[in-house]
Amino acid sequence: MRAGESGRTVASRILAVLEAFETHGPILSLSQIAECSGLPLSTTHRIVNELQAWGALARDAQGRYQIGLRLWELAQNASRRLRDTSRPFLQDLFSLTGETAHLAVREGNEALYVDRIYGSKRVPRASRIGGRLPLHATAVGKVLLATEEPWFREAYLAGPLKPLTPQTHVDPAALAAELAEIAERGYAVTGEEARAGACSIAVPVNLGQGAVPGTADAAIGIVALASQLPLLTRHVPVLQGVSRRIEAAFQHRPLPSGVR
Amino acid sequence: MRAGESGRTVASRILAVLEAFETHGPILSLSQIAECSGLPLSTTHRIVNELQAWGALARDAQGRYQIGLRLWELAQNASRRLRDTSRPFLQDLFSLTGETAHLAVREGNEALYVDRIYGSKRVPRASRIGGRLPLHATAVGKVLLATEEPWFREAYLAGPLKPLTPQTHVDPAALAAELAEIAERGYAVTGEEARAGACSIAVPVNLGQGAVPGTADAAIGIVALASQLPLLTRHVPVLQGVSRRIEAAFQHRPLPSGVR
DNA sequence: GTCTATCTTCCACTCAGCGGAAGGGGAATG
DNA sequence: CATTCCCCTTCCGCTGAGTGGAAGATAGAC
Repeated sequence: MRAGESGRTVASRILAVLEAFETHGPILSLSQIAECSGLPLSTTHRIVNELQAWGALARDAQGRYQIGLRLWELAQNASRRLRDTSRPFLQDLFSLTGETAHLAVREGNEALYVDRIYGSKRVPRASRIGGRLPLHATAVGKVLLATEEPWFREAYLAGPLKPLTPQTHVDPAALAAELAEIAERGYAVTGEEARAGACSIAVPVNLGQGAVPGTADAAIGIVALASQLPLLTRHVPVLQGVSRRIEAAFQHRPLPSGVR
Repeated sequence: MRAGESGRTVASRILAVLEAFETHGPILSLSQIAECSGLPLSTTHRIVNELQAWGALARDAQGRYQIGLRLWELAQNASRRLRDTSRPFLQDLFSLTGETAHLAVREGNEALYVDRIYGSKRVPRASRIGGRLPLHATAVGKVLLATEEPWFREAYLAGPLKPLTPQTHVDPAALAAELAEIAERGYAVTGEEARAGACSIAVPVNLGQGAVPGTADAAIGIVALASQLPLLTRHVPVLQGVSRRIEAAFQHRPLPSGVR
């Protein structure tokens, strides 16, 4: 090994290459990948070629790279059970409410959207499959936060609370009170806090997989135009019914054991 | 390096670890990963720990590993544009026909399902998001094959044609005639060829991204109970209409340029 | 309490990986 | 058409990251 970048593992270099597609867009040239990942051109070249040969990356006719379908296919294994189980019920939620429906889990301090049902109706897109938004700015995030352990909640509220819009709630004391209220009544509502023009309502889903009973493993919600905000709470019974359906289906679905 | 496995790159070892989750199930112990990937335990341990730290793998409370959400999120970049563009129209297809709707692309000799819309209605699951099935056994696959270049089609038909069910068509001459017919009339129908109890109909989607004009980049289809087979062709107008909508939407959607 | 299986850590050894430099190829420009 | 520029590809002397067997730790089964 040269002394230039000593101490950096091959694995960390490979992951830095993949990370370049996280932070710098879905299609990159070799030079762009090298620049983003902080690797010399020839090192990048070697790594990228090996990833492409396997199918983790794909090269287009112009010589640019993107994430390969084999990696996409492999990665579908992540939370597949949750997505497969809940999809039909999210479909029902979408049909019954006429609004975009989504499913999110907590990943660190963010809500990660693992599924989303939407149609042709134009709504401002606040969520995106495989997208993340801060917990405090989203209805699903607030629900996940409200049902977390107190020490986590307090640590979260003690950290920086970025506003995504002028309407985002960022006062820690006010948020703490709001979360207590959410925990009591069992749902959260947001109005133009994640994105201008959109409002959302969400309820928790307890899958029984969390280490601590009572914390929600997931949350489901719907998103509508901001003008619908006064009417959102009428959807609570449907949301809670769908949540219970997902919980029941998840318990009854056998956990994959490992070897097929 | 020890002489034991000389010649094997670190990248190939990392990819072998990921491959273990492709071939041996979604949840594996450290020993299982070592066994599946053909790596010594301590080598596997080091690689797995580094993948876990980054988020490519996740370890559960029992010490078993699965694909991590960060990798899942990153991998959503693969064909995101196609999925995002077509999703609302697949939703319409689902609503209009009442049947499971899916979208597939060709990956080698298989149809890879990149999206699928389904509800609570029980249908035998012939397709799975991130799943693959041989081209000759599926309606979407037959459509993709029918619009491919002759040399590819001939090479495919010269290879092994595995039956998935007793109804799978495997005679190369009969298949060639069938594919010519599909190319002419613009849709394919299968009856219990991919899975017992299920039938399917599909049409091509031309996204204009293939290197060769006229080959379909993708196909959409619906799946129904086998008893619906005589009625499937009534859905052709809707399928073709939805296909045209997807094509139009895809052309008008700007291609991501790389750097955000 | 004992046994078994799995996971974690250590470390002497070595070759896979490194990255700068040079050359090739393609596109843009004049 | 020639030149220039930018990006990609290939090469290779050097070296430290990676190796994997062995020993110890941990947890579960009996």
